[in-house]
Amino acid sequence: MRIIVIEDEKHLNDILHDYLKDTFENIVVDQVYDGDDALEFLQEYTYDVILLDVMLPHTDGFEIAKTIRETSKTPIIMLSAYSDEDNQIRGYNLGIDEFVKKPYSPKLVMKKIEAIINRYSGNNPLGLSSYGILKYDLTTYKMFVLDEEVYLNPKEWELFNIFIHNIGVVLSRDTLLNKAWGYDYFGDDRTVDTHIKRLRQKLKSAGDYIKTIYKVGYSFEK
Amino acid sequence: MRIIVIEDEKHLNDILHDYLKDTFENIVVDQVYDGDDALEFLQEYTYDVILLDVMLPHTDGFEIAKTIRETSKTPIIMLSAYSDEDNQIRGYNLGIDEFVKKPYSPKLVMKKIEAIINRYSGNNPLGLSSYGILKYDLTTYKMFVLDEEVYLNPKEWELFNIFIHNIGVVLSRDTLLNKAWGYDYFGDDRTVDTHIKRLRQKLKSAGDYIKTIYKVGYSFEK
DNA sequence: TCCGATTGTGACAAATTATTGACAATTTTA
DNA sequence: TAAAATTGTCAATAATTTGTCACAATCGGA
Repeated sequence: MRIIVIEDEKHLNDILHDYLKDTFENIVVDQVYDGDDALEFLQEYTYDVILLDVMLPHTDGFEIAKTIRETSKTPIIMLSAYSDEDNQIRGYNLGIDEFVKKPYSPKLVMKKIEAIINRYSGNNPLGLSSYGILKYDLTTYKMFVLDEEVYLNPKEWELFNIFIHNIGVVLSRDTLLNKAWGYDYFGDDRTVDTHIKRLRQKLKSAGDYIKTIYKVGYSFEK
Repeated sequence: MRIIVIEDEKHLNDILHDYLKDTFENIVVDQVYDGDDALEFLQEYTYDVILLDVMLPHTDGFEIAKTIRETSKTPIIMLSAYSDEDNQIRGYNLGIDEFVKKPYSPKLVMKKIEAIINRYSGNNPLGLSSYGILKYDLTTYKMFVLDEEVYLNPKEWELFNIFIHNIGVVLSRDTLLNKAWGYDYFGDDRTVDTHIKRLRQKLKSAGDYIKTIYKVGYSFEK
């Protein structure tokens, strides 16, 4: 197993390094202290997990996450002193896997790493998929927004299911009626709007993943 | 895979060469240092990607890009010290695919190459078309000007749709009214002008792709 | 170069479309 | 079967888009 710690505060970087060495057998830990070095290491090696601080000299964490995600799905755990929701959302929208607020307990970070490794290695108790700030399981009907569970009604699941399988596609109200209510259903266009409203509310900050395409319909995208 | 690096600074050329060799398996990298040689190589071989510096002896990068685009659609990544928008616009108008400002990190260039290769090899999530500095998708109603997303209203999409399918054709206000508003529409000629104004504003620097043909109408061309 | 015709533009009003809340109907649950 | 939860309808309200106009800027021929 190989993990890279991208964190400019040498002290924190060392703490993480030590915990990693203690917690996992056969682990290689690379320590880098600025964004540019990070990119070079990422170029060179393949990692199982990336620990990434947001505040970095030269290239910041968001930039790095973006660059990584252009070509790879390596799990990223983002570490940030800015614990505000906007930063979290921004991170998740770039495709990171976990967000840990500073000051964090190194033990918590180790737990998250274990969870991620389990998840990726297949023995995943909750088979959670994720999209932006959402984590969900279409088989067990579980939905989390920023790790907080929310409960969707059947019709809301149906809509979400359609959307998540048609990311970026513009779906007219008619299409949605057909797909979610069936072709024989005879009902009001506006009913779709009402359910969209309810789904948006339940998805909270992710509510605006559902875009309104004026005069056309709706489309789902982070 | 075969890539050509057209860059007169030997040092930079070598760096790119080395990174390419390290990053990609089974790659052939041709290095040339001036415009005329470049044209000869381009004549001789077929490339997967072309890395092209703007400042070159003899024939400059823009000239070369133009020549290439007369006969081929091989992806071109342009490298330029002149990071100003005008050069970018000029490059995109010649039909290049990506523009990277100097000083660039070679990692970033590699990432762009990977992204381009993915895009061309079919697994392209957004089916974006492009025209000059515009990238757009008529089915998902997405429009990007110099990679920045802008939002068009329905009537603006309709106009754009007409224009993009009639490049270089002069369309009278009447024709536009008929095509975008329908033959039964009874309204003012000048309404077209207003919508043209709005479309131009939204397309920003690409606004002047819409030419006014005095006393006749409008035509769309970069 | 000047002048009338043509086009560009900002402001506003009208029209269209979307969002929302309230409530009734329906379905599910206990 | 009653209570609770979900779903569908609808109309009021909000938001956005569209059309018109008046005036400014520009064009091209005399």
